[in-house]
Amino acid sequence: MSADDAKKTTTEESLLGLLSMGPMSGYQIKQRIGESIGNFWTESYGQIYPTLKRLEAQGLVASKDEETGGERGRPSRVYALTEPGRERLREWLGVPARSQVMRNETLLKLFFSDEIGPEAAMEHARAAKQMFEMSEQRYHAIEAGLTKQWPNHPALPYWLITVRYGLAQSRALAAWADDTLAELERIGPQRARGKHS
Amino acid sequence: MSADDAKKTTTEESLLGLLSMGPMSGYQIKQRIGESIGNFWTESYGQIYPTLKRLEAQGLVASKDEETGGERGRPSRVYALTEPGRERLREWLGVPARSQVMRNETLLKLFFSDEIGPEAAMEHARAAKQMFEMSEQRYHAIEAGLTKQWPNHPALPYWLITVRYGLAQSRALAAWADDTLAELERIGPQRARGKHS
DNA sequence: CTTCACATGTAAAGCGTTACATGATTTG
DNA sequence: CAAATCATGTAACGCTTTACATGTGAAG
Repeated sequence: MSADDAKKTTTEESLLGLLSMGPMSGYQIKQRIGESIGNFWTESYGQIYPTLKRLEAQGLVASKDEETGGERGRPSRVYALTEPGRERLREWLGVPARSQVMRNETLLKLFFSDEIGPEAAMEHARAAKQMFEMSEQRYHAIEAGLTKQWPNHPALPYWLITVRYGLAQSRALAAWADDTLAELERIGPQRARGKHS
Repeated sequence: MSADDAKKTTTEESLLGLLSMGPMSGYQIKQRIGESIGNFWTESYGQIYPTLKRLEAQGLVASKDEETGGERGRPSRVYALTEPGRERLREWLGVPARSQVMRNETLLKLFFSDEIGPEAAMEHARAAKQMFEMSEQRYHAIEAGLTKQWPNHPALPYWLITVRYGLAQSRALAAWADDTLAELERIGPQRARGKHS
């Protein structure tokens, strides 16, 4: 009956992954995402809390009330990976990632920019350039911070691999933005098509 | 009342953009996407047809029945950009693109790969490398094809800008995959953490 | 007469964010 | 006691894909 388990979501697995770093509450998971996989992954509370319940119903995580929820505030429910949960995580980690066609609004605007001409297109390129340069610096800082804070953590190499992806991408695309600016400069003198006000 | 028009979707604008290249039916739009912005944008029929109706209701496009729908098959409804539609497109093109945090499943798996060890992580890196190298070749072919087919089209420079984005990205990430492979090779001898079967 | 290619359209389901509602504890 | 922080949870909404339903004409 359930021969094709073509799963759609990765939220469950991402939470299992986070919990493999140690027991955490839903609130802490959300915070931890920002400090770890936040550069290439997001989850909202609206996803996290229901998913944790679902995972617990499947026996993949186990929870217990924790009164010392950070020394103040409401008591938190701390979730921990169970052995079946770890098994499931490993299983998923062993399967090739699905690729997804992404939507890139900047490229969409640039593609149609003959409609507004090179000056406006250059604004997009400049914004992109600034963003990529800032990203590059940020990734550098993350790389240094991780290396300094967890010099001996066995997972550090894997974390750095993801940081260097961001670094490589930012660098390459900052250079692309430069080239784009130069190219637009070259066609700048000409007028845009169509009627303008 | 409607002081904040914080729109969420870009489907309308993407269709206006496509129609700025010439009148087209919904079916043709879907095909054209694959040949133009398909590397960084997708739209499904389920979006295209209702959106075209919505655009027509707003007077941004105008349609008419076309019996010669490619010489065979059902007659098609061909949509054309109106002047207000072109105005709206230009307006949107002039506004900076919103950035979106993307989800990257490969990086998610690599981030947590200490759980399964370097060998399995290398599989992900190899798959990524192959994908980026194929992308690079594909972008090269697109660049050559566009340049040959539309050597004098005024929008060619803009189209090439988006192709070179893909090229720069693919090249940089293929190199990252190589570095990653080398790094994982280095830590290869060590054993993965935790218990394994 | 079946299949293919062309072509339009809707309904349902899945995924995800945002906004809202609630509660507890500490600090000023 | 007001505000801030910590914390959980749900409901509503919006976007997008997938699956389905339908129709037409040409070619084999």
